[in-house]
Amino acid sequence: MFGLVDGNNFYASCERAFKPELQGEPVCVLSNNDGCVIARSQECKDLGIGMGQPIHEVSPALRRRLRIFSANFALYGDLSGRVVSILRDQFARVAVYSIDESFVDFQGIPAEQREQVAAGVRARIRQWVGIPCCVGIGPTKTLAKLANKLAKKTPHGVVTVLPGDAVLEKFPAEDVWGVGRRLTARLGAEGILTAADLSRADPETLRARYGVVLARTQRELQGIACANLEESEPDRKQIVVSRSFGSEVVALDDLQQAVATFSQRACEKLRARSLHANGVWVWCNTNPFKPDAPQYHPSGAMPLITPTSDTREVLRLAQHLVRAMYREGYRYKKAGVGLLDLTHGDHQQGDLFALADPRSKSLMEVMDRANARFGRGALGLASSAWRPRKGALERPLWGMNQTALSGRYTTSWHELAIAR
DNA sequence: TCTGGGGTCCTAGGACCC
DNA sequence: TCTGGGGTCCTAGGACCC
Repeated sequence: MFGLVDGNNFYASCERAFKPELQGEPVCVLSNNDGCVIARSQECKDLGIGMGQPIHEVSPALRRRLRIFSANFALYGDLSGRVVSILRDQFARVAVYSIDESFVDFQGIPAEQREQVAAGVRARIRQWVGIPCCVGIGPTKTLAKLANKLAKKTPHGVVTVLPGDAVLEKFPAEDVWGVGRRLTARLGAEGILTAADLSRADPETLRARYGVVLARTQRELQGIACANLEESEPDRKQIVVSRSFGSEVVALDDLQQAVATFSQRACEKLRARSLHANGVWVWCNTNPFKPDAPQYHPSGAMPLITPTSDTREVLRLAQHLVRAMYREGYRYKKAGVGLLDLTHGDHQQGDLFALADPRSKSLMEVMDRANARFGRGALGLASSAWRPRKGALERPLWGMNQTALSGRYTTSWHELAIAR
């Protein structure tokens, strides 16, 4: 049996964890650059604020009633890790699925105790981390996900769903894991409206019309497990770092600086996973929401001769690509850097004619250690540096808007919460 | 004024190989 | 009247997830 443990309105709950006065208040968290709403407390949903809604579309009067926060992923990531450590204490096998969701294995726990164990874990997470969560239990991941959605609507927060249960008759097909907007429309046209309908549909027809993905979903709804609990995450195939700019950028200099910063961050993520990149991809965009302004969205990629995780080498390519694609007369709003064809460092093809820099590995290790100890950005490459003005680092033109950022209560000594 | 970021898998079609 | 068969790799586009 699978369990799915999912933090309720996760980012909004994280903000509440350190600000108890936000209980009962309509809390919402914005995307990077303070653009769209990406998390809402129940009170916020009740006010009609939509998921993904641009915050500037919300009337000023309504906005004043909201408690709005800029995204604080350092905080959310840390609280997520604390939730997972509680799960690992309780369950032999845990598969972290996303920042706010983990699958757990109920093997070894008698059937009649499952819900009780789930309730206990839920209470512990609430007390120790301060995050409310719900648990869905089922014989397949798809049914556990479904059960979790139902659990959100109950006060006790734990629900078990078995194949053929009556609740499937009322569960909308669009809420089934793996059924998105497009499929919902096509299935609806055929009269497949609920999870039960989908479970009963003719398998051959389903497979032929919609492909193997939906065919698997159907079997999972029938209680036939098609996916296992994957405890170890498969290696990434690509790593992408991209951001919209706080303000539009015109000069090549600024664009290069942004791309250098993103490249550096991408390489840090790469090394954290002990991977090497075989190619670099860079792109930038003008503002698509200003159709009257001249539009330009170039992109370019280059292979690396030897797989690398050295920021300097990635940077050289990235900068070359930006210079080649840059055109004057455009106002750039977004840029991104991708590392492609990732491979493990231990089995790679060398370059017969190039001498590997023997210092590269140690240099990168020193940078990573310094940044781990003194905070991200403590040590970096000059091309990505934010320009100091009047002795202080000032947000560059392209830097993110974060007007309502909460503290890093659990990851920075300087920002520890103070109890009075 | 203001509009997120980061992933995966599947499929179909074309190029190419023997 | 007549046109082989079977395979891989790559890419673009579509769909989904959080």
